[in-house]
Amino acid sequence: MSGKLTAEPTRRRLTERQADTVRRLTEAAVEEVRETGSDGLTVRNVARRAGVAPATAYTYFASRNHLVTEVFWRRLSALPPVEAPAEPLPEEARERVVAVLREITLLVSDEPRLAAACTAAMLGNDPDVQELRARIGLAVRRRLRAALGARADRRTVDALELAYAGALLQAGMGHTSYGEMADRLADIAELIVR
Amino acid sequence: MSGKLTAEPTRRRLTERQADTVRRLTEAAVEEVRETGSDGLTVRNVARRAGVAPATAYTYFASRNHLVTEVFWRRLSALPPVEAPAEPLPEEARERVVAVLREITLLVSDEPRLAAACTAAMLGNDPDVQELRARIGLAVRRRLRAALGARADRRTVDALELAYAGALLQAGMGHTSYGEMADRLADIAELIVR
DNA sequence: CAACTTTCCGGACACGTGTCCAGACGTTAG
DNA sequence: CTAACGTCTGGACACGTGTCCGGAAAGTTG
Repeated sequence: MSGKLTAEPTRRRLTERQADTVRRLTEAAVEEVRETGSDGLTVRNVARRAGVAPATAYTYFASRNHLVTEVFWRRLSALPPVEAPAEPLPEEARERVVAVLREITLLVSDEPRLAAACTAAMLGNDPDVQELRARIGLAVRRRLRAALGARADRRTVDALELAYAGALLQAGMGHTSYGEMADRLADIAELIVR
Repeated sequence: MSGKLTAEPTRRRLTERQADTVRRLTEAAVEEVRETGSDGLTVRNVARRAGVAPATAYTYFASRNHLVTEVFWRRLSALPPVEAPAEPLPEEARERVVAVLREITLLVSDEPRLAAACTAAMLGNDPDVQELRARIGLAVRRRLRAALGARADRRTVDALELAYAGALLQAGMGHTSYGEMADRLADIAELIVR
């Protein structure tokens, strides 16, 4: 558990141009999956759409999974911070938690196929995916904690995270739409946050 | 939604020998992942280990994901039926639900890598995976319903399923061990079943 | 036993991933 | 202007998946 960021030390800040390339790649991935389905989501396809050589795409993203996970991560970090009172009433806390869950559940819900791809991608083994996954988990936990304020004990947060992960998986499997899932999460949040 | 079993009608019962081949394949898959990790879990590797030609493996399993999902399915259907009173007391119901959740959570917990592979595999798009996935979902729901008896309303079962899916996903990601996950599920079940 | 049918084999195929590397390109410095 | 540097390119590579098909092998019939 000691050397997680072995590859990071040499990592320099990206040029304007490079950051732009990365952005174009993530956007191209979304477009690609929207137009041709998650099977068409090929690193080479995405690279072509972004006007970049495949090898270049691989210099910024270690794997297909990494690319897809990055899409999710970007959307998540684009969310405005959760603002909530530090000592909310129970109903306030519940309401805010439901809002947070709904928000992150619907992050990719406009493109169900993208959502499914994201869920699958986040299960990858690549170190980069793991890193991003940890970041995503942390961000989710932070948002939940912020919504709960003083009512954020460990078990409550754990339970909510679990429910969220379940929603992601079930919706990713296609059993249930993301909208429905958000509603179901609201039900469960009412049980957990009391 | 009309033609889901297009490929099924011609499906005959398997020969003794064929059933044996299928069993050997699933067992070989488990051994392979145990010995060489989930990356070594190749259809061709598994076929070789089972003493079968790759093409033959593909006649029984449509895809790698299908094969892995089948492993999970076999373990799940090997569980003894849930026996429980039809009208349990609340504590009885809760206790039994926890037992059911623990049981199915620990199905593949002895091989974490296998478990991760299963979770990922179940997200596949192949029709065969979808079929199996539906069957698995149904079996889980049935077991939960049996444990709950008369207390099995839709929302309760939905919530429990959601929590279970979450546990599977989080454990598959490696954040948490399967044992811990089972404990956390027990906590959540206490909130849901009242 | 011979003819026929069903299954299994094994090897080729198209396509995907992720790696590698020699060379083209633009930028910066001498 | 030219040399050196870092980046981008495009194409080859090894390996994986899943499909296909002709021929060997096994099982079923007459």
